[in-house]
Amino acid sequence: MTKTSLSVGKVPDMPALNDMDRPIVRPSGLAEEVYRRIRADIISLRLPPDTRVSVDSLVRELGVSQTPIREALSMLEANGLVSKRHFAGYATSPRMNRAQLDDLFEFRLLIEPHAARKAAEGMADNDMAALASGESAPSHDAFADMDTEFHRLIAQGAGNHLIADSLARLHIHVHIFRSCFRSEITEEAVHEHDVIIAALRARDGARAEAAMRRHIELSYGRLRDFIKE
Amino acid sequence: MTKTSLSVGKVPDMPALNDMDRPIVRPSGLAEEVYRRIRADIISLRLPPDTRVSVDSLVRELGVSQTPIREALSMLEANGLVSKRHFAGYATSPRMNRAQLDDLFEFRLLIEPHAARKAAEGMADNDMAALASGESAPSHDAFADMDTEFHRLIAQGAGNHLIADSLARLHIHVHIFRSCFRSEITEEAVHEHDVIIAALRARDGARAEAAMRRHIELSYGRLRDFIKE
DNA sequence: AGATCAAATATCCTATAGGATTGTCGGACC
DNA sequence: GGTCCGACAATCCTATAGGATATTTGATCT
Repeated sequence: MTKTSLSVGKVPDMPALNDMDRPIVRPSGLAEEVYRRIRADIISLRLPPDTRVSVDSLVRELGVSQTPIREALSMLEANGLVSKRHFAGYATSPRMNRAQLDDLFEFRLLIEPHAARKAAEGMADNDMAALASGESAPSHDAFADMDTEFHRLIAQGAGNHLIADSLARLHIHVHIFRSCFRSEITEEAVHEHDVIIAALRARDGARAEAAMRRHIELSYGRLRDFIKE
Repeated sequence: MTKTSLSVGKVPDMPALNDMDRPIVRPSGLAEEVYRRIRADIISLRLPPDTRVSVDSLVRELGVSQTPIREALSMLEANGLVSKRHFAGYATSPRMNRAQLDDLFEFRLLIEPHAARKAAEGMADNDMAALASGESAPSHDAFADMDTEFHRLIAQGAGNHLIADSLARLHIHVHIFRSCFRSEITEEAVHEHDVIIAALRARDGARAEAAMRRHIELSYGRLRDFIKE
């Protein structure tokens, strides 16, 4: 076994074309790398909800020491993706129940329509151009990524870091919930996205806000059916 | 030492006086203890903004190992109270600038009036009774604690964990900002609190929402004056 | 057969030492 | 006086050993 595990990736013969994009190369630590790796595993359901995540197994799997893994798990715990029990190890958070789903969408309804209004009024043109409805999504995962990017761009367009960060955190949980049930309803969502995009392109704040509110309400109705309790 | 495992449970002669208060004794780890200690130091400005916080000094000061301190700092970083730079150590977050203050109060205006409305409609009676306006606050710190508790009770009364957690996180930053300037304006805030309490006691959701919105807007005006830029 | 208790395993938590990297400070040089 | 360079210090990352605790398993008893 060579030390090829978790290669940093800073290849020196990288074509220095767009060095202006990231003028400083900060390795930014192994902890963040591990954090993103574990978070990706949770999002992709490679680590299903309510699954034990031991430090030792991650040490063996990733080939790094305990310290960055513990830091990564602590950050994940602060973001609600894993939970720790004393002397019992970490475990991925259990799947959302009905009450948590209600809370999450109540919260989204408070934030995201307002974000859409502000994005319509002040969003940058290049971000506006990057908006894609997800119509050409070939697979479930591809649509999920596009949906995440869609909402992320709007949240960023609102120009408020707290709004963007909060919504990013929440969308992870929405994504996990949706993946748990292999929800296949994409056609309606694509159409709702298009309505929002049209309002944004027209710089019509009120219409964007209403379209986003309707999209979230309909999305809630689609997801709620998966929970009986 | 001979008896490696001395009868795990069933100790009948344990004084079972107040075992109802804490049926399960979970030490819950040193990391959380350290976390609360450092957070308290940041809130009380014993660690002013933009101050280096090294792991070694905390090891010497608190007398615990590096591991729980690193975990605590990672959690604090996820909550935005400290920031880490690779190979340069941790430091408390710098004081909020104008843009961050604007973002924070825009966010509060989205959440907290709605929380006040829901609290008026569904708040528990004993929580309602615990509301105090802060009129009898003897000192600046005492009023700050009462203010935190006031907003925490209302956020909890909304019955949405995401709302309560988000507002708790934000109020920490408001508290730090206010403490930085030794803001002395308490009389107006006390009166605004009383208006909110009256609406809550009357179970008048619309009035509570309006009163909370006005309180936040006025509070923003008071704090904004401290920043020129 | 089902339940209860004790031993065994796996894991976390702590502590210490050492290597690797970065930021900083002081002095030399133009 | 301003700028560049090297040594120092601080910090992070890794590795290992040992103690403490929760979970699991298996045997015994009713």
